[in-house]
Parts: sequence; C-alpha cells; structure tokens
Amino acid sequence: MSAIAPSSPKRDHLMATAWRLFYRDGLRAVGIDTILAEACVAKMTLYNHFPSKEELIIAILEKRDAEFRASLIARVESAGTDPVQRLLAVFDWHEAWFGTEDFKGCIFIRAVSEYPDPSHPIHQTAWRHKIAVKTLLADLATAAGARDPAALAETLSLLIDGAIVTAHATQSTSPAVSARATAAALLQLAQTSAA
Amino acid sequence: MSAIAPSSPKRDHLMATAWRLFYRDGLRAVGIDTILAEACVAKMTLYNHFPSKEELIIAILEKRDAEFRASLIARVESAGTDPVQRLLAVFDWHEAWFGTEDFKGCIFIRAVSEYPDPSHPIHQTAWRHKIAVKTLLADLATAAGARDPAALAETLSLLIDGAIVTAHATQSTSPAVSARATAAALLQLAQTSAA
DNA sequence: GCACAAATATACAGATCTGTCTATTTTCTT
DNA sequence: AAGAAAATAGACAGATCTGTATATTTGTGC
Repeated sequence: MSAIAPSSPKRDHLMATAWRLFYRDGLRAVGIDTILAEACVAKMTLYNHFPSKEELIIAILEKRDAEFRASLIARVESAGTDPVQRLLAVFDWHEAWFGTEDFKGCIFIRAVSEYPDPSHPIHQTAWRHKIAVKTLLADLATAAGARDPAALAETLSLLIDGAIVTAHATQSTSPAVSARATAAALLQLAQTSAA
Repeated sequence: MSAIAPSSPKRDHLMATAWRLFYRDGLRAVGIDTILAEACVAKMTLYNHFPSKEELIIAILEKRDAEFRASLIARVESAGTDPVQRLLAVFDWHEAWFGTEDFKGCIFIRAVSEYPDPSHPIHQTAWRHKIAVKTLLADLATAAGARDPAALAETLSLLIDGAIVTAHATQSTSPAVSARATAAALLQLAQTSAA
C-alpha cells in the first residue's frame, strides 16, 4: 500500500490538477498532456514523480480515500455520542456531498467501472476504499447495538453505493434521504427483532 | 428514441461483437479497429450502419435494455401469481446474473461512470434503463400492496444498483442475497406499519 | 561563485484513435 | 445474365495517446 509518499509542491499540484480533471471527465478520457497543460508543468516532471499514468491514478485514489474517510469520520464525531445519530450522520454527510456544485458521483465506483477487470491494480485500489467505509459502518452498527453488525453494514453499503450512482445520474440529493430513512428503519429492526 | 431500427445480419453481428468487447473491457477502452478486427468486418461497413462510435454505443445500450428487461420480466412471470414472490424474483434473477461466468457489472452504470456528464447522450440513454427498471419495481410494489410503492421502488433500486457494483468488484453473488433479504423486510414493513 | 538537484522546453518514437475516401469485389434481386 | 446494392481492402488524414531522450535553464545550499 504505497509505503512511501514523498510529498513535494510540484507533486501535490500535479495530483490536485489531475484529480480535478479525472473526476470531471473520467480517468480514460483525460490524457497526460491535458493534465500537464492545465497544471503548467513539464512532462518530465510528471514522470519524475510518477512512473506511469496508472501509478498517478492510484496515488490519487489513495489520497482521496484518506481525505474522504477523514471528512466522513469528522461528521460522525460532530454528531455527538448517540450511536444511532452517529450512524445516520453518515447519510447526512452524503446528502451534503450530493448537493455540492461539481458532484459527479464516486471516483471509486467510476474507477471500478472504467477498469472492469477485478485484477487490475486501479480496480483493486478503488475497491479497498469501499471495504474501508464498510468497516467504518460495521463499527457504527456495533456501537448502535445491531444484532448482526456486519450484515447491517453490508446492506447500508449497498444503499449508499446505489444512492451515489443515482444521485449522480439524476443530479439530486434525494437518494440520500431515501437511503437515510431506510437505514433508520433497518437499524430499528436490527435492534429489536430476532434474527 | 431511435424510431427506426434497420436490422441486418452485418449490423447485428457488429453489435454483438462490439457488445462483448465493450462489456469486457470498457466503452472508452475498446476502439473501433479492435471491434472490426474481432468481427472481421470492413470499416466502411460499420460506418454505413452507424454514423459514429457514439451512436453504435447508444444502439447497443438500447438493445441491451430491451433484452435485459425482457429477461427480468420473464423471471417475474415464472414466479407465479403471489405478488411478494414476484417482487422477490427480481432479486433471484440478479443473483443468477451475478453468478454468470463473465459477469462484469452493469453496462448502464458503467456507461454513466465513463460518461460522467449527465447531459451526454450516452449517459442519458444508460440512465433511461434504470428508470425503466424502477418503474417495473414500482408496479410490482403496487401489486404487493406497499403503502408507498414509488418510495419502495426507489429504495429497492438503490439496493439493486449497490448490489450490482459490489457483486462486480467482489466477484460474488452474495450481495444479491443481502439485497433480497432486505427487500423482503422492507416490503413487510411497507405492508404492515403506518407511514 | 559553484556544485548539485529540480524543473524546463522540445523533439521524438511508436502506437492508437475516429472517421473519410476510393476503387474493387461480392452478393442479391430480378 | 444484368444491374443494383452491399461489403470489401487499403490507404489516408489528422489528431491523440503514453512514455523517452536530450539539452538547457532555474533554484538552492554551501
């Protein structure tokens, strides 16, 4: 998992520019030259920092994963101590995200779509993010006293991924509201009913 | 919505070959030349049948939409008359699909991911399929006596799309099982509890 | 000022991309 | 068998793609 992360201004600037273009237009749709022109950086500088476009994409995905989860966790923390509210805060966070100006879905789902071979490094890197989020959901479900936290986390993950895709295609925040309401109902079921 | 569909052997063969390659490797990843070589068809033949690669993709998406829904509806019909079993048959159908040899997710979700601009014709064509499936789900939810069939159909759609993405990335059929169990629980809630 | 490292511009390779053009051959209809 | 339609091969345009090579400039520390 990329043991070293040699940060530098140029490297960061390249990653920021590449991220913006990749997210807006797609990983395969954006070429190296476009990134270089937009970032005003020479080609050799890019290839001195990254061995290939593929490694650049992977570095961006790993960075986004860290930022994404840090932001999500911050929202959960700000929701207080009630475990139910903390779990539902995940959906509130998504609703706010869906409403942002340039929301274009989830780069990890899109990476999995653009590199459909499950053995591809980009595909695998992208999916590790989803596993990490599901682990977070399982922790929250455990804290909320769910009977089968892993199963609930799995279902909530399905809801979230579906909501992301739908919010993207419909340019709407309402899938987050639907998912949140469903999550609340499922959590109550998992707390009260028998398996 | 493509009023005319001038079917011909060459055209069908091109669409079948292109579909296979697009689904396996991605829409942007597969070039015209690759399709032509694989199909053993001359380039001008393709451009006599389709004005552009984009139109070829759209034609394929519309064909797949029709086939997909016909197969799904057939499964629902074969489930008998019990409205609950008919609705749950949708999830059984997906489980079987996830287990097919070359399952690589949903071409419509992948098209939305590869063409992230919601105003793009390919993006819009792909999403129309999802709307059609959701309409089918709403009909089944109505028949099953759901209190708010549209809301239930929306939630089930989220579950299904999430399950497709997850089944693709994990190469597993179990997301269909999770989604089915959740759907059964939600349906029971929608039949019994108050809004 | 000097040495070293980083970034630059530029050209280039070799492949690939979508789409067009032309001229020839095959196929089908009548 | 004759004429019309469809499909063919193959070259071509012009752009784009990733990645490399080279030589120069810039910036920094000593």
